[in-house]
Amino acid sequence: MDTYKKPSPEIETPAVCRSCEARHGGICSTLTVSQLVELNKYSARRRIDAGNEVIGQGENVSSYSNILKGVVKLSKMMSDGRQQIVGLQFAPDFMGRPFLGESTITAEAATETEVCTFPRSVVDRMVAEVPEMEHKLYDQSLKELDEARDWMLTLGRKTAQEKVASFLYLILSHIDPESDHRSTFDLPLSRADIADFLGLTIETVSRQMTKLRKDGIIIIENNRHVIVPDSDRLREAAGID
Amino acid sequence: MDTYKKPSPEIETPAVCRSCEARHGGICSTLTVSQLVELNKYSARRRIDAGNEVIGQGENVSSYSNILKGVVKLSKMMSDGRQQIVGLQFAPDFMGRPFLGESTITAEAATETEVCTFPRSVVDRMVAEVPEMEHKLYDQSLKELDEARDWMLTLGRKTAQEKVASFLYLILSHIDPESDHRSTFDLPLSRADIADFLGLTIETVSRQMTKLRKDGIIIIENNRHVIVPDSDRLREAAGID
DNA sequence: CGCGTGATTGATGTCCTTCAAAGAGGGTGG
DNA sequence: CCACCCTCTTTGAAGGACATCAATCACGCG
Repeated sequence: MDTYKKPSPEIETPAVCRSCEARHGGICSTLTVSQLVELNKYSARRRIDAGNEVIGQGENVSSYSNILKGVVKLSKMMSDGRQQIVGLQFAPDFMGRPFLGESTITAEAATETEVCTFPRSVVDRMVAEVPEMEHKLYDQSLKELDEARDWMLTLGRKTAQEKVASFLYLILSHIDPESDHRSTFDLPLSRADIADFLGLTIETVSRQMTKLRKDGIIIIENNRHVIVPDSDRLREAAGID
Repeated sequence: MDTYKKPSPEIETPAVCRSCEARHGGICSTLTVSQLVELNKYSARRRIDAGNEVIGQGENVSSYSNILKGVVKLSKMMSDGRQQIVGLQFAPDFMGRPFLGESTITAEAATETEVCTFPRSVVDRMVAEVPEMEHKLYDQSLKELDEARDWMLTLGRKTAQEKVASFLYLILSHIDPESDHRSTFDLPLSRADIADFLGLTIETVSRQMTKLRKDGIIIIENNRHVIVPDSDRLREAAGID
């Protein structure tokens, strides 16, 4: 982590960026060291408690963020209160467009979350300078589009049982990518959130969870902690393939 | 078609592009005349009958297309036959990524459709040369992401009545943008397609259509032709705002 | 301990599906 | 030109999956 070799000039990677996931897979991976230093001047780290909106009320509304830790839920609400979660963002995802667009989406921390925020203007300038950065953003939006469309199939055509299994499988594959073995994780969402994500009610989610438990597909501890003995069985229950 | 005037140098806008929607709002609007000429060398126009896949079977699978006319439906299918339409594309939308990605989406002409296809390699090269082109593509993917998420709310939280009204409103706003007045249009989708788009059955779609008709919100002629006397009432029925 | 929030479980209701049949064009061939 | 058929759509009756309403449980905290 501290390979100090200093190619030639006096600039080096900002300390906060060194262990940052975004510096690797994320947006910042497209930047040179000097660009990273520049961006870092204007960036700020923030911690967001579960249930709070990501858009800092004191902060400038027009800002972008990288998720460093935690899970953020993107949701849409109808005027009568009906709500639908339309996406989950994990580290090191980039968030930014959702806020300002015509499409009214709210971003809220599902778990305790840490983000790195930048003023919109600085990032916009860098995007103009660094084509790879826009490419990376484009790439993420395509990934999100794929995920959204996958979820449309889940929402429109799957049974409650398959929906809940699909959700568990989604979390599983984000927590523990490529797991053919026994896995264990904490759910980042409450039952109410899961219901809003799946287009169901809390009660139905609960019932389907206990059914999956009784079928031996999952083991539940403390309401939030889940063990998946065999991810293939979960996949099957989710109607995938 | 053969207006040979030659401004000053020897290049000019290809004839086929002149009246093309994509040259204006679409992807090609970012290109210079010479780039357009270059791209046009490798492009081909194709007519696709309703119900046929957009990916030409004889054509190279890895190709991009602009929609010139008609409506294309993007859909996903489960192994047991359940199907969900995850998006509709209208002229002058660009299509290209859907095919090759990991996410298995099939693109099929909903109506008689005309497309302008390009080999993937040529477009990829141009995207690398022209940052505005990538910007345009990025922009479209963000637009599609918004639409997908809007639809997730529809799929997850709206009633059958609201779903059907939402679909009609979607078509209305694509056919006749900004219409506060009486509008009339042909549905680009069959009842079966509408059902697959809304996550419903054919019968339910039919029932809700007749209900909307009996409530005076729409007038139906010949199963496909729809008249909307008051788009605000339709909006309301769709649960929008 | 009592309270509050979130989750589970049960009883009942309802919206949408499923199954079934009939109606409405549209094209073909006699 | 009309009979026939094919596909798409509509309409009806019955059933089921999920929602709603309501009570209980489980855990954490003052």
